[in-house]
Amino acid sequence: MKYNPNEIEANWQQYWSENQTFAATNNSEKPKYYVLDMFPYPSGAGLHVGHPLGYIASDIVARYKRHKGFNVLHPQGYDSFGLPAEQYAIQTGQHPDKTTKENISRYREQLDKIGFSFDWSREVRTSNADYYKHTQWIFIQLFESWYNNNSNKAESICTLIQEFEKNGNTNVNAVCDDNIVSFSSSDWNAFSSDEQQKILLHYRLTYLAETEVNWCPGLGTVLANDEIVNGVSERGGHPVIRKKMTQWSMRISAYAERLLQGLNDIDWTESLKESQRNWIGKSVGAMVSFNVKNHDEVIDVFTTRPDTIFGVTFMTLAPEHDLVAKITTAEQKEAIESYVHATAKRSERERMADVKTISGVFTGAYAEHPFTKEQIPVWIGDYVLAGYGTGAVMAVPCGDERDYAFANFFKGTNGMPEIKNIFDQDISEEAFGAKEGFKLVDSDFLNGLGYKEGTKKAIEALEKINQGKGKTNYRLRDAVFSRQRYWGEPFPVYYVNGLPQMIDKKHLPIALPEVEKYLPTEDGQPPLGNATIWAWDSVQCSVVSNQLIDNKTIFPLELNTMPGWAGSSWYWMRYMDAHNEEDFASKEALDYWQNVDLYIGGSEHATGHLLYARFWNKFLKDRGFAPTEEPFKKLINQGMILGMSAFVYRLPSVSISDKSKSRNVFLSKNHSDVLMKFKNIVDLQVQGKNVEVDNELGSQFLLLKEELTKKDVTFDLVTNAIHVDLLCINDITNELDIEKFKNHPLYVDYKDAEFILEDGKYIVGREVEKMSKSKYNVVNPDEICNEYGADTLRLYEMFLGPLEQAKPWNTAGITGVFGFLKKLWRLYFDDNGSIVTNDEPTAEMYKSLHKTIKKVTEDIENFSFNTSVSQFMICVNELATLKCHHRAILEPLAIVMSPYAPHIAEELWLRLKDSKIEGLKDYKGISEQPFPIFDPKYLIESEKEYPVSFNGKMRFTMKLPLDLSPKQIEEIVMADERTIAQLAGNTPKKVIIIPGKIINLVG
RNA sequence: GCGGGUAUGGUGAAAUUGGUAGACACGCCAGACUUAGGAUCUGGUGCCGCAAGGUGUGAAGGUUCGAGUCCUUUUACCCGCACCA
Repeated sequence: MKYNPNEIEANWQQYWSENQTFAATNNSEKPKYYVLDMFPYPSGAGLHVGHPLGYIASDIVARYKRHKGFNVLHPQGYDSFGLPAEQYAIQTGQHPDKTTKENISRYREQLDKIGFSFDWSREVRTSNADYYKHTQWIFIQLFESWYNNNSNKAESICTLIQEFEKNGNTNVNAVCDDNIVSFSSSDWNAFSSDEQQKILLHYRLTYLAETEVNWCPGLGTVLANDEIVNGVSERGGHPVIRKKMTQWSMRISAYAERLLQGLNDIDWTESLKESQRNWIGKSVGAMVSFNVKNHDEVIDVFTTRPDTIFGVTFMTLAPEHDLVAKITTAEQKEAIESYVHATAKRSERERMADVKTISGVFTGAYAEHPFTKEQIPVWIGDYVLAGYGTGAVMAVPCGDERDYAFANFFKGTNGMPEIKNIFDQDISEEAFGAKEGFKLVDSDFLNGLGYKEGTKKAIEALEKINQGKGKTNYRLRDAVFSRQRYWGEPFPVYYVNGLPQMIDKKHLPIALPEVEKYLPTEDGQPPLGNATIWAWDSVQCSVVSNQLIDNKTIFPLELNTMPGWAGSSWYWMRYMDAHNEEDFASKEALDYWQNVDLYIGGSEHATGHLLYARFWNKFLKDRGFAPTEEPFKKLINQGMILGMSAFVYRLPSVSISDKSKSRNVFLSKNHSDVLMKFKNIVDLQVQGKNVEVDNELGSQFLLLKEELTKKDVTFDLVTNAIHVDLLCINDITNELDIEKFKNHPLYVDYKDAEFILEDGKYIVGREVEKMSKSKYNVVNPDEICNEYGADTLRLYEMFLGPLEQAKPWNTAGITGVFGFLKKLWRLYFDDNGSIVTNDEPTAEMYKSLHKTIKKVTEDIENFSFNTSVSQFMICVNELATLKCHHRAILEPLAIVMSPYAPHIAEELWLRLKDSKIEGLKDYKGISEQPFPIFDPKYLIESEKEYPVSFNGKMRFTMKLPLDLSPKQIEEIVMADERTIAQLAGNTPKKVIIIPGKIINLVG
């Protein structure tokens, strides 16, 4: 009987699906275990072999935990709102919902082929109305909440209103907008309802405000900070500019400290935590106020070095700073305005690219030092960022590299004083930036102090004169939550007098309306501006035609949609109770499943999804809707699987004056000889020497020769490397199938190309690159499944290397794993059927099995999946050598293998039980079997093959009983003739004997 | 610039945590069988050397009887952040 993966895999996939083998229950005596994959965006390209890597790992853990007696939740779903479907809709008019559904069914087909133990009954799709109605509900909760710094958590907005009614806002300690005007309770009660609403927006956890946003004209939408990479949009690479717009924002900054501290309690990789710490960007320092001379204005600055306050030499404002226009003197006005104008014109990207150029202008104004009352010139410069701190700095050139450079650049110009040095250090060459190793001088009451003491004293003194206070600053900005897109969650919001109103929970979902066109409207409204039925009837409580808007009972609805991260910021909780219509999940389900025990996904979500998800989770926890402070206890980033791109090398075609076309010539990989020859000939020709050449370089050369005779031609000695579709090559020998290449639709231009071979073959070059359609290096898991089976794919992906590491895919290596499965199969069957016996296995067989149980158990607990596969191979090799066909070994072996290769394991299990798959009423699947327990008694050895070293170098080994004392061992070793030969008459100075480990003789 | 990570044969990688470096595979070499298949099986394979032997985990130093593993210095590459005050 032959191993036929296609047949058994299809059977078992069907059986598991029909029997709901992997459905989790929400009430169980068993302990729970929640294994989650980051759910995919269903793109049109389908899966390549890189996508399932993490899913396979999590599936192994899920199956293993089931064997170990856990009630395992292992769900899967789709992050199905997103840009590609929308862009496809813009181009084709195809509704994104249709595209998305088609993509999902293809994804599902591909996933099913790999045999995952997902509980598909809990599938979620973020673009389904029964899902996003809860996303809308969470949004409303955020709107109805504020962050109380006193209780250090989010509270209902009602508690804030009560406080306003009783005491006004003077005692409120909230995370809110800057520059809040204070009011008393009587003020509050006297405000109109609209005024009250406007004030509350400054406090709500999601709020509508005019803010500087990242506007991406290329995409026609705003973007969050994490959606911008190197100054351009992450998607499409379009430029991004700063623009003031009224947008929804999320007050994530309220959670900055908790998001930071929470990292200490979760088991994530250090690099991921560092990314988040970096992104949150906590810095501790002080706010200092500088009065502007002759103005009733104050410049507030944030500094991490209040101890250097006496070193302030000048001040710099960001060009966008509000005060710039107010304080600039008449003489400086023109220069300042032209500088501000020039800065505004530069894109974010230009400003970032150009960090070395120092530029700035003196405003003509002076600030006053809080202690010395000396006057300090105020400059503007684009090295100061409007978005960080207060957009202004106190420049201390002696202690800051940038201030130092700025001061020196403008040294001697009007408005730039001599650098003040307040360190007992030399700063003639460069600034002294360290926080230790100095004493402050020329610093009045701070003299003699270092950083720590100086900072403390400085803050105390500033507080005393009411010119500053200690302050912690975070880089983390509030997240813009509006997108000018169609394919996203609509806001459950309508507007009365321009003020946002929430739609009641019972009317959710507010479904995405149909539109004619998916582009923004002609007057620049978001795509939902195209919807004709998009108004809210506050009496009937339904969405009605826009024409009915009277702003009395029928009002316009919000035209923006939510960003991509909205739906993914809570989805792991939906899986706990995926069909609950009332709530996003029941309290019981949430209490049972708690949070995710193991989360596997890509590291690209470090500062996006993973930060927002933690934020929403903490918020929901505060409001009593989520059970734990952190959503993901342990997180592993699977490494990227890279593609092995193939290349052909085309000679640069020589442009021939229109009479005949140049032909394409391709050189094989090791073509340097040919190329040199070519080059030599060209050089000689150019020098005017007529060289007779043979024809081996092809017609390209003949054309070139012809051209050369006419005039001077300089010839660049490089070939163009062109990506070749992997279908055109032999993956093992790297030989190009020239016929396939010529007939491939992609390469019609090269139909008549010539190929210069080496050893009769055309060899393509190979290079490791990211797997991508455009590089033609994509390997499709379906094809691997069809050819070798899903078990082989699963084992091979794990065998490739450590899960977290990036590694290239090489299909050639897969035969090793396939051969291994065939070998495993042959332990159970020969050509005629089962060869399993009930004989008692030998000690060696038990040893091999139990070594494997031990190793695989440890490996799964440590997420070291590649070494398990090696161990399976070792075990099967050993058992084959031992001719082991013993049930007592082969039954447990099937279970140990089943997390990795579930189909073959289940098939072997079934056949060991001598059943047939049809009518398996009493069949108890392998997934219900307990995992074999490692018993150390089978591994006990009585002897050890000792390595015998001389001066640390291993010379020979020696088999000795393990119960010998070191002294006995020494006697035996010293008497051994090989020892005597090695020592050559010398007596060793020292003999080191570690029983069970090593023998080392030092001479 | 700051932070994190990686470095071992022709290739992917192991190494019980300080104890025989290169397990397990791919590839390659030799052989067996064969209905000549990209099947199956056996043996070999870090490098130099006919061999004895030497040498070897990015580089240099150190600790140790013993270092891929620990310490110091350093180089290259990858990832994240970056005029963050």
